[in-house]
Amino acid sequence: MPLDSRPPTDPASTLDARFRSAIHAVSQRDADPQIRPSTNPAFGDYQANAAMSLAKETKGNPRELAAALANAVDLAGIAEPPVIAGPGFLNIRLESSFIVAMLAAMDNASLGVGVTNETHAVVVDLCGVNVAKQMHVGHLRATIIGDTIARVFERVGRTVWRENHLGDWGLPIAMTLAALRRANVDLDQLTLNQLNSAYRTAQLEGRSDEAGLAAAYATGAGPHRIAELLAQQMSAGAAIVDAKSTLLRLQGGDAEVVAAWEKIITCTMREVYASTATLNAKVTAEHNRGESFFRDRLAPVVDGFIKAGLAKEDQGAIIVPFADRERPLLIRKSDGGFLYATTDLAALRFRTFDLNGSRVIYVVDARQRDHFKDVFDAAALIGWDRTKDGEKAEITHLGFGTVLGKDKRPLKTRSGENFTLKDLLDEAIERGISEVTRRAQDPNAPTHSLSATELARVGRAVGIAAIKYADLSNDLTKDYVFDLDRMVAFEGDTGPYLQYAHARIANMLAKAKDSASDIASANHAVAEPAERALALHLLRYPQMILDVTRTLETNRIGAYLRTLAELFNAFYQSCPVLKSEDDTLRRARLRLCGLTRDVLHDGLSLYGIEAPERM
RNA sequence: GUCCCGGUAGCUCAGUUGGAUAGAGCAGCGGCCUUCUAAGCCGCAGGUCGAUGGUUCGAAUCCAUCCCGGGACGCCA
Repeated sequence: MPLDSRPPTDPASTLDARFRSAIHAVSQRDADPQIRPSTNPAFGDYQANAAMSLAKETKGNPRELAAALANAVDLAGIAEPPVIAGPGFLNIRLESSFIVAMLAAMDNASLGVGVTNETHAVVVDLCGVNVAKQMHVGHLRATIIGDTIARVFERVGRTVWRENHLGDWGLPIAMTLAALRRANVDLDQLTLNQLNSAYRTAQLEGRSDEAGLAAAYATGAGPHRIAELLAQQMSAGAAIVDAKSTLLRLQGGDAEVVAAWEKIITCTMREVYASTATLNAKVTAEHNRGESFFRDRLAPVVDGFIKAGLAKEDQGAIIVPFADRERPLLIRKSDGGFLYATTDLAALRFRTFDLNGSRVIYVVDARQRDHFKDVFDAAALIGWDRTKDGEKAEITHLGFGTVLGKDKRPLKTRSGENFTLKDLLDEAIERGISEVTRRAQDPNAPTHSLSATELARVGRAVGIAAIKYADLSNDLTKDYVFDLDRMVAFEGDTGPYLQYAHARIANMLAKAKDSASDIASANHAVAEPAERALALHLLRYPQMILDVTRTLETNRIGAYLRTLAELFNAFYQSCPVLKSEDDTLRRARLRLCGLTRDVLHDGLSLYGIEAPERM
């Protein structure tokens, strides 16, 4: 099934097809019927908005056209005859039997989500950690957003490559290695804190860039950039000489330096994997493909651009100029060294060609927007935006906003350091565990019988859900204020709210005396308004996922699930399930509950959020 | 200076790509538990959608010009 085809269990798919033929019959046009869920339940379940825009094109009367469509459309067994309203809206109320049939069709392991026959891979650049640096809140976003994007594509059957493009090569790493050696640190006992402080020391000691400063003046760079370079100039030292010789030894494969290099990578990644595991993000050693992987592909990148006549020398550096803008892309420094743009070009070519990716998604800080635009445009110039079999790849920079503190400035600790991810996760988990434990004191709580270990497991899941949901359910491109108190309040629009709805259903289903086969053979309950609203929303799940594969807007998942949980809670309030004496009604409601539970569970899994059975 | 991204309720944010009366959650006020889990539900109050003009049956959404905030702008990544 192609990815752009409509889910067969979604009523909007059927309505779209029927109205499309009606439009063709009436006007000989192939136009979008503009089927939308009704804005108000009083209007019906769906509305077709095509009459207005179609009338504009044909210079006809919108209400007359709407009437003609209502007359021409065949909705037998699907919906009642459409009702014309306002300037030309067509309001549609579905037959209950049709809703029940669609629910039955999606109520299986697939949940109505089809598997694509697209065989090209999806490549997701995520996490993006640097060796010798602790993960901070920026890495939180790159990791969990990337993981969610990957999960969504996996859900529709795509082959997905998670690429952790870690910064494990080049002068910064060599400077750190040199600093560690000068400090006589035993690398076998190395802690990440030691490593991190060595990295910062090395950065301070080694910053100097005369060529850069000269070029900055010559090209009229911004004052900010020049001030930055001047500050670096102040602290030039012998450290840079030491670092450069270390870099040469590393590049030359010197056994001693390479061994030290591997040790600092191991040290860094130990904590990275601990954090990704805590976050329930699938980022492990198998996803590592850092800068060092591309080290032998950098010179060929530059050669390739030169041979293609796309690059030229400028002030000793090699640049790729663009026709539509002043700013060129620098791919080799005047001292012969390569830059991150060079590595990114090598990596992009690897992703489209070697990994055969027709969709390449970079989950990286939005501030790198211009950089990626340049890299993508340069790749397009030379034709590296094509898969192995020549298909044009869709390459996207999914730039996320900055995490801010309550003061609206980038999040820092009291002392001005970046917030480490670990501290943040530890605090969220602690809050989750204490909250779950507190509630378990109540003898009537479903969690009362759980052991401390089990409570800790649930509390952990709750705390992590709070953080992940708060991040993933916002517009990714915007900055957001990180307020842990608000996130772990567990009331209102939160991850735990969704988990709670799920746990209620799971607990109810566990208590049900009806056999699984009795429930499975019942028709889903749709008679009551609360049931019907819940049912209609369940049917939109597959289309929601397809929308996310197109837009990469992970907040749509959160919005969908929140509405689902709200509709379920409203249903739960007004429609007794286990208390229903009538066997048919009870089983019908249990079946609706079961499907809701499955969709909630599946949806939460796209966020990598656990759904405990009790909480 | 050039370019990019934002501005929606007191606060934090949605708004299904131009549709009907702009929605949630916090915070505030008022109801609902001898419990199918109150981490919930129902109600009240809260808005010149940054500003002005334009496009049209119809604009928070599209176009233009301003205002405010943030970011990027050649040898760091």
